[in-house]
Amino acid sequence: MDRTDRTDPTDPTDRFDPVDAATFACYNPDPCAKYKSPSRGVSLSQSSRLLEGLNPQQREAVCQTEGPVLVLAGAGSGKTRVITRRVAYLIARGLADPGSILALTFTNKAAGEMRERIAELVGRETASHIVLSTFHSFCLRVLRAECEHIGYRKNFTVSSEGDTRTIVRRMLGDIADVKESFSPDIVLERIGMVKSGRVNLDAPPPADGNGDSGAEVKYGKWLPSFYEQYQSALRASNTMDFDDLLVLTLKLWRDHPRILTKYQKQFQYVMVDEYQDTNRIQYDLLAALVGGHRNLCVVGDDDQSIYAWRGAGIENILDFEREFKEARVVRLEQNYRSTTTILDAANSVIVNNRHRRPKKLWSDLGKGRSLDWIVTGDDEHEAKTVVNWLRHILTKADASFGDFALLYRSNLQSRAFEIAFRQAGVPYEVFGGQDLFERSEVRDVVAYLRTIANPRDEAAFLRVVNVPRRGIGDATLHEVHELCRTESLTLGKGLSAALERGLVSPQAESGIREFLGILTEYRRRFRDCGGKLAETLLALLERIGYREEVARTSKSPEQAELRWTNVEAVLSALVEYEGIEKAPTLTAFLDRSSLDTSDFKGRGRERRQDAVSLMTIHSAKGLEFPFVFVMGVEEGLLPHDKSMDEASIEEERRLFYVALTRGKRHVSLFEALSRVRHGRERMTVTSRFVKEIPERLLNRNVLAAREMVEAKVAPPKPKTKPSKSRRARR
DNA sequence: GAGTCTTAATTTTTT
DNA sequence: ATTAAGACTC
Repeated sequence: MDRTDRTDPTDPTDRFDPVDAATFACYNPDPCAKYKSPSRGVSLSQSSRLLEGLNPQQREAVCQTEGPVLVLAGAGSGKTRVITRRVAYLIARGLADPGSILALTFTNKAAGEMRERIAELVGRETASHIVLSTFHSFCLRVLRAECEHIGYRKNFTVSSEGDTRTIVRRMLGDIADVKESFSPDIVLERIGMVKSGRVNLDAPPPADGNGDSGAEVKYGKWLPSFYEQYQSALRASNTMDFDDLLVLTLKLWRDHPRILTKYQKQFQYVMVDEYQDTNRIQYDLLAALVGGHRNLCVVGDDDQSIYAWRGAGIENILDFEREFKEARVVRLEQNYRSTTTILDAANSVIVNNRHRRPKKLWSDLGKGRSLDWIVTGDDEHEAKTVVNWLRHILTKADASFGDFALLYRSNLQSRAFEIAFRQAGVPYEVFGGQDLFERSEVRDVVAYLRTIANPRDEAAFLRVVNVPRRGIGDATLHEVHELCRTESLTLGKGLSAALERGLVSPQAESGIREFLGILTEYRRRFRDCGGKLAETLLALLERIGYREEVARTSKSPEQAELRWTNVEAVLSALVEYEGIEKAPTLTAFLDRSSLDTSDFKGRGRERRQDAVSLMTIHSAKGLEFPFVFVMGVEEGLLPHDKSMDEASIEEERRLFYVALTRGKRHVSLFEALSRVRHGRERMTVTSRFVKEIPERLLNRNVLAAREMVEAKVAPPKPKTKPSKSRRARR
């Protein structure tokens, strides 16, 4: 079928029902405005003012200060307001010192925003004493102070994900006697499952009968050994991975009850945001920490749990009262964000999940316009239609580009829209994508810093030992590594020992001397630089000729320039860090940057002012937009092919639910009848989730050519006979 | 030890 | 189609 047959020749927007400007405009854009609180500090006598503008449920959540409390906070129900007011209330009523309150979030961004909003209530000075951080930062803080109790040195470093992959790859390479091959990523995933408490090493779950149980068994069998080896590799490197921060803190507390008691006494009130995203270990940490007073308030929404695949245990929120029997449960169901139409649609989708706590969001923001379900011919047609539809709404509804978000399941989908928007001159911004921290040039620089800070960090050492090229290859390193293992030396020491004993090839010799010289010199310089870290790093980069190295390994001068900008981002992050820290140290800078990459994000590329947002549904969690377009509502995409088993389908449904509830004024759903995936073109099937929305809430707009629609109704016989079981091969 | 070719796989990513 | 990792060759 020819491409032109698939799209209607007329302007697609002509086929839409005219958008009713009145319904689009019916909506009060800032319903919370009247609840804005005074920005002055609140005294004890004013504590009741903290309850102003809260609905009865929100008020209950704030006032129930003692004992375990579970706040089930639906999308857009004023969750952050409850947490911030609750913290301020604790302080204003004199129940807690700021320093005895611990508030945990999942992202640094959330922590920052929360501190900001608490500062508005209690003042900046008071707010600065509250311990408000991510789980990981909190644990790192504990471990920096106490790590020697569990056999780590004070200068331990935190391995990035890239480092851990290198470690596993090397480890797998070392087991030469094994015929079977293993994927480092899968091994790492399994290790992560152990660390987040999903898999018990001693009793691995029996392989579930589906699909590839051969691989299951294979990995299951080797997991204990891999886990053991991986952990000892990290330990020998005096490094921890992200999960270790949590696991080792728990271990520390369990092995040293007196240390735990110290923290229990310090933190009288503990609060957790996004509780649906906690995993088993995080639950264990919380349970240990609040063991005495049990003043734990958790806030979350099981319907928005979309990170189970990363270890989040939805059971934590479902079973809260089983673990904390005396718990008070508060439901926040009034939504301050969306039209009732959007909420009705979202509610009718999510009720199909079995594993959830019943909830029903409502709002008094008016009905608004029905959801538009827009059916296009193929990917290309879809991209064009998005542009037209967006412009159409833009003119009819008094909106600006920044009011729109395109949400999709997978990053792969973004490309077509980028092209279409660029062509049409629509300003847009793509969120997500590769983290600056994972760029190879940034990893190089950070690895240099890590080797300097922690001489035992093998992954870092190995990354930079031959960057730029010094003629030190795998052969030499294998030799040295062997030596290090038998004589338990650091790689640096091993290298110099090998040099002395003449174990290395002549061409490697001078390179080794060079590298060892640099390490010695710069370890000293960083120690004695008196806080001038950035200056010292710059000197190091010049010394090794890193700029030339970047140029040499880049494909074009433009690319070299760009990559050097990334290196400069590290330098400027370092300068910035020196500015805020009284006594800057390399270790502290590395801690910051390994747990919080926001210092590096958005740098170099400035944010567009008024632009359409393009992002995955996952990254849209917590955000809201007046107009939301959910792209590719098709079986295989949403829900995704890889998530078709029962439990995953529920998570995919939550994902769709999250997408819908991002919308304030209007939601559009896009479906293409045919789509190119993995280079092949296929007819699509409408997502089951769209069918869960009652018809009265949907306008179906078919823009694909009639031939396409008919082809879809009665699909042409495929040329190859559909073999009896065309089961997807894994 | 470094560059080139082939093969295989293709979700989501708070720290 | 695209891309990344691993094998293979110079």
